[in-house]
Amino acid sequence: MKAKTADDCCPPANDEPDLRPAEGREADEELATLAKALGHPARVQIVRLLVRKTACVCGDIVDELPLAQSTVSQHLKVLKEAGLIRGEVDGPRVCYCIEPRALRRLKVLVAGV
Amino acid sequence: MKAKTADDCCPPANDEPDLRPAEGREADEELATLAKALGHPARVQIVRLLVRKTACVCGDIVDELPLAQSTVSQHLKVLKEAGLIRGEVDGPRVCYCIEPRALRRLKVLVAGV
DNA sequence: CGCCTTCATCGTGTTATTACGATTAGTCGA
DNA sequence: TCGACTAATCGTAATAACACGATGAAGGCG
Repeated sequence: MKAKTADDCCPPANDEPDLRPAEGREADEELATLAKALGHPARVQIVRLLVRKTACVCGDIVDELPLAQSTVSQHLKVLKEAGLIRGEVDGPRVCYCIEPRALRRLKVLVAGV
Repeated sequence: MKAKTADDCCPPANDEPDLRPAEGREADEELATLAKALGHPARVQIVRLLVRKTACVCGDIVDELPLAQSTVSQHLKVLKEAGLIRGEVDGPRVCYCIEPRALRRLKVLVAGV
């Protein structure tokens, strides 16, 4: 069995520029989706946590938040569905990390408002 | 009676730097609040509209959106409560414009994630 | 094999969001 | 003063968000 490392789940900093437009109806919906995902303090905290640790943290995210495990799991799901984070199964635990592309996209969209 | 102009309601581009911290629990909540306000396509559209028109647009925002007047009014309220826009009564109509300070704050917070 | 750990999912209750039409409260012009 | 116009608010309904405990699935260890 191969040992899993951060590289197994954290994308290696894709530097390709994003060609999608920064405005228009589609950009509006994209921005709304991403902003909505960030629209809760717990999720902001989670994203920050995952950004800080350049390697990906696992479910000890739960220990960092004053919320029940199931609630944290739900927030992680919201972030994942918005494309902001990714979760990779690693044995009995799950390794989460940010999706740098999506975060960058969010920054571009917000900056472009 | 003095004639109202854009300057009556649109703040004149306050350039003072924002001294509040860009992270921490308070920043998280602030970011969450602002992001949540932007977390709907209609509100993204409204904000963009108000940014485009450097002068402030009035309730013809309603004409730009495929929504009922009452619904738009509600979205405006959400944005106002988040501090992102301001509304000044000008005769029988209301003049809305962005709060540049808040928008700048949002950009700083997002960029700082 | 059983057991423990880790995490997702389910079920539930509460509250918030979204949308609409109808109503109300101003302001202006005739 | 009387309408016309603008925009907020109310009432209502449907859906979504949030949080929790309980349950379930999947992997590793003794």
